[in-house]
Amino acid sequence: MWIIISPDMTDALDQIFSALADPTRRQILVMLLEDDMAVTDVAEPFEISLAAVSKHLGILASAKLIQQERRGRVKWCKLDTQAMNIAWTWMQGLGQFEHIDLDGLEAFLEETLKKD
Amino acid sequence: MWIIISPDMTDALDQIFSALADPTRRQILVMLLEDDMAVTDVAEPFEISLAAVSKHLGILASAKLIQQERRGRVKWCKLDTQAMNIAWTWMQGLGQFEHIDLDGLEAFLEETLKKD
DNA sequence: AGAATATTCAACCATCTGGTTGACGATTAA
DNA sequence: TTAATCGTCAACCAGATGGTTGAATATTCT
Repeated sequence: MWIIISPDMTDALDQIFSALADPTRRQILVMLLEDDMAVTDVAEPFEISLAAVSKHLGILASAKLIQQERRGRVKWCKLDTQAMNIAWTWMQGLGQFEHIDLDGLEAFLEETLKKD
Repeated sequence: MWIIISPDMTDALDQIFSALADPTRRQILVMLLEDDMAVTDVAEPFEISLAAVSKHLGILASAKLIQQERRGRVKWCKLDTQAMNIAWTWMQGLGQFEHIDLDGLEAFLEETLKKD
């Protein structure tokens, strides 16, 4: 699969990373890994209002992290991997990652968990 | 492929992704790819104040995307790959629709972290 | 047609963010 | 010792963000 990266990805990366910066939105993405969902179903496990979840979905869609398609009165949400690939590609340029660094991850978690 | 979804990681991912969401901070990271730099030198190509750059560096350091070390009156900044690895790993899990062994990973981490 | 369901819109609010400036402490150089 | 350099701190400001509520718009069900 080819990923076309324009010379100026700044705006896209702004949107993608700030979309990913919110834990509710990250959780939504994980939920959508399982299956496509309607807005109401996405909102179900959260304790915030439906309107708030609708806004989150709008932000994810505008960052192209999800796609939304209306069928009847239901709006279906599904993952869109394009934006994730753009961000991932950018990050690869910074770190030359070739594999998942579990040692690094462990060290990070250890340090983070100490702070409790 | 593993994806990491642990309550302990939420704060870390919040910090990492919101640090990456700002174009100035992303540019700083790219600059540090070349070489370690002093705060003043990091600030040089930007048109914002030194104090603003200093704040950006603080945010990057608190997200563990950079390390800062003071030598004399100069504070040296260098990339830290730990946080980048965390974010990259999390994203990789979302970009690919493969089996997710969450329980296995948590068990692995728990066991590994106990060993000290 | 009338009622229920799915989702968004609009207005509003508190808090966070990225920026500024000026003063300040610490370190090095003259 | 005095002056210059490096960086942070504190107070402040405008605009963005994430949340709320109530009304509005479509669509489907009875």
